[in-house]
Amino acid sequence: MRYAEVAVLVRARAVDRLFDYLVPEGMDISEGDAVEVPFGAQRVEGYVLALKDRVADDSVSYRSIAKKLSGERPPLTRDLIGLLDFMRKRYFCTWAAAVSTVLPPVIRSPGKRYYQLVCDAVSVSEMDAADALWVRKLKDAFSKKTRLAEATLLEKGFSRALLMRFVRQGCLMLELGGSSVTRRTEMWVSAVPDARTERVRSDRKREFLRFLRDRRAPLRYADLLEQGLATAEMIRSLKAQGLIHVTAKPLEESGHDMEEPLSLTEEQRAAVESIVALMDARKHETMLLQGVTGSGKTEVYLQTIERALQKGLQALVMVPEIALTTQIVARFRRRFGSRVAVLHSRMTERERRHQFASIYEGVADVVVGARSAVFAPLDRLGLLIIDEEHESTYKQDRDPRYVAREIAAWRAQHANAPLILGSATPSLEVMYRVESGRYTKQLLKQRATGRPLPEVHIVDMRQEMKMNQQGLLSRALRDALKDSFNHQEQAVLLLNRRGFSSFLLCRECGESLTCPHCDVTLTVHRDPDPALLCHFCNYRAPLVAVCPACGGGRLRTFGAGTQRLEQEVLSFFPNVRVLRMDVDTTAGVGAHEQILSDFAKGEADVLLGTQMIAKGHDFSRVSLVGVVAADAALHVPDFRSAERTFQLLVQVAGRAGRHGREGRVVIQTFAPDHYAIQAAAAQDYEQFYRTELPLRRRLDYPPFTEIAQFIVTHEEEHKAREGARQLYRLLEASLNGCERVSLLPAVPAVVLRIRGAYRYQVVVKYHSFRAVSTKLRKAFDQAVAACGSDVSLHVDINSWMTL
DNA sequence: AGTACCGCGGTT
DNA sequence: ACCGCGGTACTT
Repeated sequence: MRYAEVAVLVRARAVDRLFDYLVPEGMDISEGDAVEVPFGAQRVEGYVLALKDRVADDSVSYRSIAKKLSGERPPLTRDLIGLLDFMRKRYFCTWAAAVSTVLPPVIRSPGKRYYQLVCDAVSVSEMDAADALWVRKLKDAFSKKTRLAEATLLEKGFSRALLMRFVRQGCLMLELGGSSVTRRTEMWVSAVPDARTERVRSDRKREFLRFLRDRRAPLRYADLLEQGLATAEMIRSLKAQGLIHVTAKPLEESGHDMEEPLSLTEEQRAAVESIVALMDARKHETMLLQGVTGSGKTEVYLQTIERALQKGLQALVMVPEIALTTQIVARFRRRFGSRVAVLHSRMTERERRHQFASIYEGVADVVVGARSAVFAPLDRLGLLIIDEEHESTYKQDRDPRYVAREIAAWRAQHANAPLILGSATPSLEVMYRVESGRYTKQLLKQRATGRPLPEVHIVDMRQEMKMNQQGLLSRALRDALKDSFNHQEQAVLLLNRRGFSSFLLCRECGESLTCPHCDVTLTVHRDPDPALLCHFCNYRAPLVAVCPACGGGRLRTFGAGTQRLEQEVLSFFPNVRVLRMDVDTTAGVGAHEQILSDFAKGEADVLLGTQMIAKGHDFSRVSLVGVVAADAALHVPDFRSAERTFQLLVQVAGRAGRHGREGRVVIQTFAPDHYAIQAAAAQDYEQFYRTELPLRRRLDYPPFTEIAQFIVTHEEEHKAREGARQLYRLLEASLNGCERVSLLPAVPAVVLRIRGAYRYQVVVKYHSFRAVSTKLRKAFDQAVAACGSDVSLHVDINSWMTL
């Protein structure tokens, strides 16, 4: 008798354990397979995590697996099964949550059903008049297409039962979620030799034919359009007339448009070699690749990946944003052709299915993607890369709230592969690990382009205010804009508002009001009563009108929108073309990319928007970057606000003057002396790190501790509050006697109410997860049991506290 | 989570 | 005897 240990996809903590099932005689089940199992009165989807010949308790009567859902290959590879266990222990999630995070729903569900007509002779004995009619209808339906979706056939009056009968009779073939793996192709155009061209009337077409014929060899369709030699319509009609051939060729076969490796600087070569040495030794190591913007980190990735592929190993590359993937993916495709699979959350189902299929089938051995790509089913991993390691997008914002770097590190360790973390401005956690010897580091100090870093100018907004300058744009920034427009160059204006909440800022001295206990900006609340609140410790202060630091009376809430900025730009420069990029203008699918590409094409003079404009895109005609309100980032109620500000400013500065004329950066701030702003202006990571680290140490914040945040949610506020207090007491009891652990009291979460439910939080800071994990888990489980089933509890281990 | 079962009070 | 509920116990 064979038994299978099955993780059942039921997301309830009450059934969060593995269940043993009998494997029926003759059913071909492997570890990692998807199965359907009887579960109580229902049938549910489950995953086989292990197979065994005996069970511990034979007093139970075991039930059998109902059927196997997966195809030839188990969807969960061996390494991913191990990862599920890690995720449960690290993030306190259920088996079901772990499985559904690792395998996205489209991969689990059978997907669209397609039919193909195999044979129209239904056995005579079973065919009656009605059947004969349906068979005729069926032939009719398949007259134009060989493959039809089930929905199409249902529309034509076929029932599912009838279709399935035809399938059983061997008349139809059912195709389940079977996206066939195809190689990426591109179109090539060539002249048909000796074709008669006298009937071609248009001069342009005749000229094009002559051109094609002179070339003899086929030409790329995309090039012809791009160079304006032909239009899509011309090619279509010439093809219809039989005068030209249009053929599809696999991308990498042509060699055309493929990019050769670039020559490396000394530093790049050293980095590549040290990574290759690790791969040769099959040794796991986490390495920080710290390089200024433009230092050519991507080339280092590409060349090390090439070496991994030569060794028959696979590579995984993570990039922070979807907006960034298009550019990076294009570059990877130019090197590795259809060996590249792309994974991110904004793909269509069909695309995603296709990408997964190409990974499972071994067609793709390089995976490029966003956070969720860290679960790519690669079983011969030789290299893992996280680009822009410090980005907050690597933190999952739903349960389980994993950190992609931790998952990647686990996979790298188990695959004996190096993990490369790339950044110009590494997170403090990573740099601290470098310093304590747990990670290694390679530096890229020179820009591969040889261009100087842009000149950064800080504008003191307090002075502007004194001179009675109202509005968002300082004189310095206006002058710089004017200069840029006069030179026919583009400008980018950043109005950072992410994680924004209202706070008080003194327009005279530039101080903002902070919590005396937490070093975090106090947030303005209007209801129930006006007050200043600390979201860390619940400290409460009255909403004051006079600045406690300088006694000035111009204490105002801080914050303005992109619309107002747009109006102001237009009032100073009425003839300038402005593109605005924010949540309002990027609502539609592809709107994001559209705005960026319009701007890149030079269809506007100014691009203004929030954070999203700071990333990635390389605008060659931008010579000026203006940061309108650097303080907005500085005063987010979060101990990482200085770090985020520094990273953001260095990043935007990198956007200016990548080509052409030397770039200029203007940063407007009420805190010109703040170390984050000073260090960013000097593009000096070391200076920032040396100032920030002692501050973190003093307040026992990461990287010296790790933060676990528990959130208790209920529609009634008192129940959420009571639940959080209960959890606090349980944690207090469980952690009793632990050293170097601090438990913060139950307080309202930063966003108190989400979708009608109140949220209260309890935060624990500790030095060693290993030392407290079982104690945290115990209290959490007790709290889950103690609270009613209508109260929900969530935990965020290694919280980044972005909310 | 989702289901079945139990025990209740109500009806025909 | 037969329903319609809410509470509860269980799932291999």
